[in-house]
Amino acid sequence: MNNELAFHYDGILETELLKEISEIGRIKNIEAGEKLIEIGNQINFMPLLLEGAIKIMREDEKGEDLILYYLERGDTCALTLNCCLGNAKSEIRAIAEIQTKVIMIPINKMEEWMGKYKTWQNFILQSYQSRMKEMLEAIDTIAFLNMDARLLKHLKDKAMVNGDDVIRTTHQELAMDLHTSRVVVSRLLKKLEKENKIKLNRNTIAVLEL
DNA sequence: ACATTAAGTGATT
DNA sequence: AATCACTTAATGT
Repeated sequence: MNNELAFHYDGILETELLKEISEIGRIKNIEAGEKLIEIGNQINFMPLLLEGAIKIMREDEKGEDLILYYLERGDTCALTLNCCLGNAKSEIRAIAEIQTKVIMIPINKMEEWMGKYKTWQNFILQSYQSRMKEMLEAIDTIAFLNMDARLLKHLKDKAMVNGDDVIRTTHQELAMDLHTSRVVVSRLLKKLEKENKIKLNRNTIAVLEL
């Protein structure tokens, strides 16, 4: 049986099920920046996160990105579940934020397990619920928060999933995540620095208030 | 030393 | 908050 799987999901999923997962699931290592799911893709597998973090993005008509949320260890993508059950195509894009390890489960199995294992049912329902909550949070930040609060939240999220309060990125990349322009990001970052919330350097941003 | 890329800034809409 | 136009600073060759 796979050690990491047992370690992260012991107590959540029953032993029998964990055994089945490690037999059937295929371990996949994803490099930082590598695309896992593209918009319009047919979803045949459901990823279960063992290690790392995945950025879930939505795209507008012009092909411009907007981050929805991060997926971390122990998470699975509710939108993937949605696609699987309805046999629909992906509405989102998933990109590995850092070096990530997932276990891929064929969708026919996840249906079978729904009836077979109570813990699986709970797990799916719970992750559905927590993804929904994060989606609402994302909506809130877009609709009700001004750009500087959005930016700060994103920096904190990024620091969290990377497990480091020093973020290696450019203003341009942040602008793309938040769907704004680089100039705006630069100005807001400057403001946040003056408020002693962050520390700026070329290619790195240190988040002071976590 | 030069070119390239990242970041800072004023002015305009 | 977006865009333009320009400057300044850091980094690579």
